[in-house]
Amino acid sequence: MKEKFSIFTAIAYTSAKPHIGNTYEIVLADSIARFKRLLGYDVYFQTGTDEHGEKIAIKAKEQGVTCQEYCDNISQEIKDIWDIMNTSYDRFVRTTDPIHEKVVGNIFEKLLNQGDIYLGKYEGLYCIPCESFFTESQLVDGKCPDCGREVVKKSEESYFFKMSKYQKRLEDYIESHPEFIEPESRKNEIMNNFIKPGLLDLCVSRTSFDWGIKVPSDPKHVVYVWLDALTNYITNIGYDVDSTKEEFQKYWPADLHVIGKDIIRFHMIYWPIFLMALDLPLPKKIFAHPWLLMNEDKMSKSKGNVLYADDLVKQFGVDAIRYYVLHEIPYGHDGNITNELIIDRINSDLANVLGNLVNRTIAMAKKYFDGHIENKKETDPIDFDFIKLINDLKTKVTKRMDELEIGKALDEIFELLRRSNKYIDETMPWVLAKDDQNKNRLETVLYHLLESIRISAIFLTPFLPDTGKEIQKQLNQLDEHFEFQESLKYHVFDPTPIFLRIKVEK
RNA sequence: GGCGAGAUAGCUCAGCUGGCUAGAGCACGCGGUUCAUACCCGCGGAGUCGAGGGUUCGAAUCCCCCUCUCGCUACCA
Repeated sequence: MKEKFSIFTAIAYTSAKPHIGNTYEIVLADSIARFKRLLGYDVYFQTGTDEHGEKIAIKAKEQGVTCQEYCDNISQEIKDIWDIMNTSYDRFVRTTDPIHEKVVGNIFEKLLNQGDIYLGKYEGLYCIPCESFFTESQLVDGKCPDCGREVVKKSEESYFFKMSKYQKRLEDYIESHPEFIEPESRKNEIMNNFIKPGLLDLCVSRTSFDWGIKVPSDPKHVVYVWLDALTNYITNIGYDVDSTKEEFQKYWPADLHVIGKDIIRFHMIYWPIFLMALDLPLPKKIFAHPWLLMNEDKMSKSKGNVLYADDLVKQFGVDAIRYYVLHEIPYGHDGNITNELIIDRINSDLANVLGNLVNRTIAMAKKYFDGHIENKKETDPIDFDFIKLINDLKTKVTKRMDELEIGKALDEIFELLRRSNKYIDETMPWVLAKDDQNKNRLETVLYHLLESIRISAIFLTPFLPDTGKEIQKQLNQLDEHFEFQESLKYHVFDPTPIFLRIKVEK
């Protein structure tokens, strides 16, 4: 039986169209999901949208539509972008899905009945005109950060979750599972800032707005954000408080949660504790990825420095953008994006190294052998090192993927591509072609190159799905072995450039 | 303020538990080549490895201190 691998992105909040930075997460998760499928895992890959809350209600009102209509629109827009990015999720969930709403209600009641949730009072500093609560630290000069007016103490009836009850268990769990949170620095932040000083109980209901899931036993309350949002990971795959479906048993716990570094607190504290309260296993790993900065600056609408995935794809193509974000955002810290940097990567990596290699190799196969290439096995010592590199690719890429070093996994493939270009210079096929006595040697060299490209294309597929397929098509070779094959028969046709260089006007 | 991360070639970064002349990619310069998308291959660069002190036969790598940058510091998500 296939080993399972379940991967979940955070669900995107439907407050606005996601920019390329927000879109990075789904592409990142997609490359991991596709890679695991390539290795033969039974993969489940889930994403979706988070749709409740006061902010949504306000936006919907501004647009003069119902909350549901508003969410339908944005959720669809998000889904469209995920599709434009060619991401291979198995399920797109929404917190407004009836099954989710029902199970969240059940979870709330269960936690209430077992005493983990209690009715209390939320006390905070309130700005009356803005109708918002703020914490001490959010205030600007002791006044409302939005409008600058005085705030008053106000309390509101709310349900709370007893975080403190599970604090020790969570702390022990994190200490004894060093692989649980990556990168480690994020773990330190949460441990030192929140868990060790002592957890505050979490407010899990609101009465000040009603766009949310009603608490079944007390419908003037709606379930507040995180108990609603985080549970998406289990409600849609068949968890309920008194029964679970086969799909849930198969795919839970998650092997990997891919989330932004901004919401690690919720995934590292609240989510594990909710699961403990429900007596469910915790996800095996939570990866808090960094951000994509626009010219070293955080993207925001108000700054006007926002890049959107769909615009970029129109301009550069989906695989170029996938390559850019996957390659340029390192594991531990923010990456940077500008048009110039994208063009730079397309030209030097995709067009020069990859595209040109494919093009020149196929062109030679066509020119010297009318496209028919077999392994004549007229080898030279110079070949061994090259073939070894081809056969090492799987191990190297797998290691990098296991480390969640996606950019470095791509580098491993490009190292082989560069080596292949070098191999051409070392063997000089155009010289061999001048003498018929070298015919078998020439064909052997081209065979080696075709094998290198074939295997590179296979490993490129998780990251650049269309490109991987296009190369396979041009090679006219669908063999799927990860290692160098001794006796494939190639019959290639005229090559077509896969990435064109982009000329920059200055 | 507290906690955490970082400061290495023009740019983006590798350099785990200290050890041959500090590396890669890009950019730049020179040379080679022509199968190929003016591509590819080779060679090169005066980098005080943020500053200072210490440990050691030996430190970018360990310790101390300083400077600077960034992240987190609870109910917006």
